[in-house]
Amino acid sequence: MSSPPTIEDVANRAGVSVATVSRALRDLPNVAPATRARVEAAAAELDYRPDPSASALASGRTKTIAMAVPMLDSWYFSKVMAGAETVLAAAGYDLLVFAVHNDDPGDRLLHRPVVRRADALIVVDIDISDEEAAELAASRIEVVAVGMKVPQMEAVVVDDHRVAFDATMHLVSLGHTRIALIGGVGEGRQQFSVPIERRAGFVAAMTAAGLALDEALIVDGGFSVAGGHRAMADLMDLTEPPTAVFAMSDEMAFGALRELWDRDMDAPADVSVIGVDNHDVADLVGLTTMQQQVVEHGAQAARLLLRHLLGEREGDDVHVHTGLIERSSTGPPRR
Amino acid sequence: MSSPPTIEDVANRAGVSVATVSRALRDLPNVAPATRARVEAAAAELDYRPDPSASALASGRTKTIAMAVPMLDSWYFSKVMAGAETVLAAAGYDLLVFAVHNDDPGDRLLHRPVVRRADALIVVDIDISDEEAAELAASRIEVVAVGMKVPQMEAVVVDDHRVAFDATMHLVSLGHTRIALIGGVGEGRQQFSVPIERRAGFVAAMTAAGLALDEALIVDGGFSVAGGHRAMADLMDLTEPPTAVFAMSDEMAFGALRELWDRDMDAPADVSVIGVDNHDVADLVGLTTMQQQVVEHGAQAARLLLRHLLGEREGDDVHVHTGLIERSSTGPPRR
DNA sequence: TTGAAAGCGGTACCAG
DNA sequence: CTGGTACCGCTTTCAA
Repeated sequence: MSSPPTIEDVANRAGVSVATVSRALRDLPNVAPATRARVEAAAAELDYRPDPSASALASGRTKTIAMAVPMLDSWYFSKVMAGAETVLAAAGYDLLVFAVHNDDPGDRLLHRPVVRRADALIVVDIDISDEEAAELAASRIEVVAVGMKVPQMEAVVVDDHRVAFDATMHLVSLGHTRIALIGGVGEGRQQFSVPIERRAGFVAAMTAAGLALDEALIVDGGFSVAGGHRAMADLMDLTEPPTAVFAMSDEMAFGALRELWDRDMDAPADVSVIGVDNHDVADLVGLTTMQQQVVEHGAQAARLLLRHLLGEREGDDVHVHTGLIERSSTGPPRR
Repeated sequence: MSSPPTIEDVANRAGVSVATVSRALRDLPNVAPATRARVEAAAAELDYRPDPSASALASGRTKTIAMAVPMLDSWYFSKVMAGAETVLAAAGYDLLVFAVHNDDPGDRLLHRPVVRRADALIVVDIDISDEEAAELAASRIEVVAVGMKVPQMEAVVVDDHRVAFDATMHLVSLGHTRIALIGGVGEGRQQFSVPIERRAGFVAAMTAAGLALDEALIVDGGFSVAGGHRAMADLMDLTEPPTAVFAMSDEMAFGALRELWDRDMDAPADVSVIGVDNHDVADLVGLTTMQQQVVEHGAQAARLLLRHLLGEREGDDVHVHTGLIERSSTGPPRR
């Protein structure tokens, strides 16, 4: 139960100074091969590992990345986290995660101790004001965004407009003309650009197809299964229900399917349903969807960040791709 | 772009020593109310926040908790993480998450820098050898386990034997006699106690019901949707397929349901299916399941840990409960 | 109640 | 190529 060995213990054992140990163990140049070997041997014998706090204090770098998400227990965010963690761990960085719930204007990210513990920050679908963006840009913290564009901040971006356009066009190409949109608005500090862009893409597709836009067919599903369920119920209660539905997320699409089943209806026989994400369960329920390589979102963000940390600021966003996966929930309208 | 204010800046501004600032800001006793107010004002004006690395180095406490899971992007683990994060954040602790993949025997948790950054560790379904458990117990790191029992380590435990017993008994009570088990073994360093206990519970229930145990009806589903799918296919290919299936997880149950649908069969008309977890999608597909309050698993672990960190070592495991949620995937056997 | 000062365990600059 | 040493910013005795 003796306290862990310090750099000084290693220095004594190897018969060199702490400065040399520090250099040798970090693979810095200007260390004689023989010396390096001796130091490494001593460190190994003592089972020495540097204290991260001491090293952080002295160097100003923590080798830690913080990640802010609206919530930890959602399919999308856990995938993004996993993607980032894999890349970061390989590079020797640890991942600190935290949820940003409210939109208390006094709650700046930079004020959180957790951010101070990190060299960089990945923000995922968090609403960031222009002032806060400027604050972050001026800080020592590197920041990368996932899923939204923030001024002066590099990002892993999805072309949400196009995703929605393509999804809607898929329904159009099957012959649908009465197409509904189940969308949503983010909650709390969640970012609004995703629903806004997707709605715009939907509208653009309808317009391009020369179809009428019926506001009654645009409903809110809150980006949850339950919300999609309710939204679909409202749609089916209309005098003239839609023959196809584009849900902005697979979760909402699941809810929509559920409502159909509750009514002893089926997709695509009664209504076609398409979602976005390619959620793990989409395959199970046969949901047609716009696939997103969600794990890659996180991995790319991490790579971008590591590049920044190495001083390579190229200022290029990473664009991730999507594609249609046709399953059994979409088909031509009846008759 | 000036560097952030230090404790000394605050001390100067308040006209006191850094020692006093340190005490005042941490609400330690022996600080005159007037002094404390002055210090707080100065700190607020300067927008001062202590450097976590410095404070960690000086105090030996990091106010950070590490959490080890087999993987980050799985439904169960993200729920546990979320539960823990909520509790920890409220207590001023940050959460470091990392995935433990392989079972390289040289890969001790204690050797990871990430663990050194933390005051405590939550391990979830990780296989820990007795030696490693002893190492951890002797270290300065507090450890709490979730989902498995490790010698000398407090834990949030599920009575897996009983979960399986109850699930199986549900099928028995519906009149089934030919009941299959879709189980699995953990991968890599994942812990084996869950499948072992659940299998034992299944066997106990079958025995208690006076039913024959057919080894051909015990198959591996690898705790994944795909594995459950395959496992169910094997079962249905038997000369005498089961009339009911207990899957050790909802994911595997989803796969089983999928296989039934692929064969144009249905639950419970052709085969009853019950799972474990109450996965978010279980409701959607009407899966009967043994509910687990997964978020609570994480929250309880965090509370246990916080109690330890406050020096209250009571040595009592937390037992979390489960319960049957009957949906439409189980029913009496046909005829 | 307050202050002075000795660390905590590294890093990095400057000499040699 | 190596060593000495001044910090990094905060905590924590010990005295006053």
